[in-house]
Amino acid sequence: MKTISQRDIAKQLGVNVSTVSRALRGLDGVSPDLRKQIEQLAKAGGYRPNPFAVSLRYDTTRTIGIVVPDVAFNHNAQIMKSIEAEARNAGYMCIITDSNDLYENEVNCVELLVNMHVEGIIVCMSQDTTDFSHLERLKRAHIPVVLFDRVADIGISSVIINDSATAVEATTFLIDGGARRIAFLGGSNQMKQTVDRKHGYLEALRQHHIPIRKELVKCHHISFNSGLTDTMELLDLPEPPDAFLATHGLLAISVLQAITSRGLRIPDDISVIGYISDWVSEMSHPRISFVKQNLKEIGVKAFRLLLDQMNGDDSIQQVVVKARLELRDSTPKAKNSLIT
Amino acid sequence: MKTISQRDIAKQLGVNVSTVSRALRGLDGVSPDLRKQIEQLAKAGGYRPNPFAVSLRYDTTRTIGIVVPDVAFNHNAQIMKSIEAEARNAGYMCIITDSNDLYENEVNCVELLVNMHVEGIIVCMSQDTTDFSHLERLKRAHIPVVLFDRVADIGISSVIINDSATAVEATTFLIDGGARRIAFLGGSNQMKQTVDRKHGYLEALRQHHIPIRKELVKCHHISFNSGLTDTMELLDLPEPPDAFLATHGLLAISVLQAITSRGLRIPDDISVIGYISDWVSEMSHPRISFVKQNLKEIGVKAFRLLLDQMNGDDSIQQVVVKARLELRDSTPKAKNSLIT
DNA sequence: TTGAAAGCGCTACCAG
DNA sequence: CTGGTAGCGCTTTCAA
Repeated sequence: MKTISQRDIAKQLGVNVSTVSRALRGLDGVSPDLRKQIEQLAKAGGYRPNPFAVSLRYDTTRTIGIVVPDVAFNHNAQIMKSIEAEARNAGYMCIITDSNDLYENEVNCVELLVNMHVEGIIVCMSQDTTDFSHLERLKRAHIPVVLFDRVADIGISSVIINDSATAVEATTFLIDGGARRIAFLGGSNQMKQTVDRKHGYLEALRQHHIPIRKELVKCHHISFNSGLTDTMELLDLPEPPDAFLATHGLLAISVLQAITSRGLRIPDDISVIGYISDWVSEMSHPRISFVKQNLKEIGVKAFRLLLDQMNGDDSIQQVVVKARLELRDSTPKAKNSLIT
Repeated sequence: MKTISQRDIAKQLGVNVSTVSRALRGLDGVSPDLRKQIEQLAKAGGYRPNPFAVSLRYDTTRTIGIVVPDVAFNHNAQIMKSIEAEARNAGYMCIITDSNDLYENEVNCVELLVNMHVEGIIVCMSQDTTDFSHLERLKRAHIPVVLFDRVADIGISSVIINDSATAVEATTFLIDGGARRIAFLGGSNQMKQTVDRKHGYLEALRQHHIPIRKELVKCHHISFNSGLTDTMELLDLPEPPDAFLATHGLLAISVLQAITSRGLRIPDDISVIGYISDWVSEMSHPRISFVKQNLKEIGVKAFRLLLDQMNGDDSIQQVVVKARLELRDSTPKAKNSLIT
């Protein structure tokens, strides 16, 4: 891993390192002739500036950190891919860390990234994160942070979708399709995302004068199994749901499987709408009608917000990437829906 | 982002930095009393060793790089997740780069990682990579490298599955199920993985004295669309296939869709087996019988190989993680199969 | 146009 | 047990 240094070049030419430094960075104060020679030697020797020396000088690493609950979850992976592309394009590398959707790990990930002196951190919090002190500490240390998807009102810039509005749209669509007992499956009520989407769901019910039935709302820990048991319980009700709105991919899939395993037909017996990635929808069977999120844009926006902060902008911004209902096969065909 | 340094502590205590350095690293040569004070100040001031200073000193970054064709592809994402977990456990952070399955990007990714002075790189090559000089350069520079999935005989350690054997197993199973016109969909013939799997496929045919029909073998660029058109073409043959073996997730899914779109039934009319992740199989409909790979183990083994190299072991190893056929719903139920 | 020297934060080595 | 000093590779400032 030997790599040639400025000093090596300087020595070979019998000049001073500072001259080499200037030449290599195209600064003034080097005779064209010398510059040529230096550049030539640099190329020949495969010179690469030592990033640590540079970082040490400037305390700048051209590196950002990403914390996500699950790297392998398609939704996150797509956003990561987008962040990485955008970051690389801007000359930054990405360090990824996977919190396994656990608060403790998340804190650890943030800590490690800080120790690495990343210039900024993009975080999707764990579902059980209710203590934000690790993020507030970053803020206090003036380390740029951006949250996405799962956010909190702690004065940190973030990127989300129009959670409430999409829930209204989805729920309304189900109602228009004839559903009257719409179940809502979300994550913990501690998560703003869950609350917002539930808010939209309830709002739509109210607008249509449909009584709210508490037993149709299940907001628990997000996991495939919890989704399965919740759905089973719902199907066992004396008046089981005629539609489901699931706010997470795992939940949506579990709903699908539970319903199918009961021999019920989708959408004939029960409709389903989920907050899932296009890819998951495409793969599901029947293909789940879903709230389509522009994951690429979420990633791009997240990085841009971070970049702004890294460039000194300390305003707190909340970017809302508009999502909209995308119909597939888990909902009845729209007759006169406003959605086109 | 101000962080306290050893010098700050030294100054406050009126001692020398070298003493602080020793104390903070638990080395001998510091009075218990002084040590206490130093540790206390360090904690109070939130002291963090500056990784660049350390790196500059040791040329060690506690960082590895990962290059994959597509971060969002579940197979890769699961392996990355596993690598990241293993790496973090060993005190390393991971920088990810996504080559978009393009050779040019791949070269660029490797270059950037080298410039970052990562201590090692784990690579899954792009499908169009036929020039390995960028990797050979790493080898020459003694930068540890490990390949996975897509490998080449260039004297670099790697982790693969038993490609040929699994293809034999899958093909044999199809034959036992009554299939006689088995189509093979792979990537480019430049990829060893494709060649090996095709080898297994052909071997199984030979063993059962089934004539090899060249028109049933499609080895092209891997993409959803190419899989779709290839499958359509195959279905249009005078004697269309009665089974498909697809060596990549995108191809397997496209095969499924193409067949279904023609109104043919799986597995009644046509059987399908794919090299896909368990998760993709679970999501597909009908659930595709697949060659089940232990992705977690692939990641773990890849990192371990890298770690060995980083620790000075310069032997070239090829780890084969055994995969095996896992039956789902895209193949006829086994009657007297040896597979249990 | 070029050189010398200081310094970024840390560690290693040798003195005292 | 503690201090001083040199040096990792690079940039910057000042002097020549």
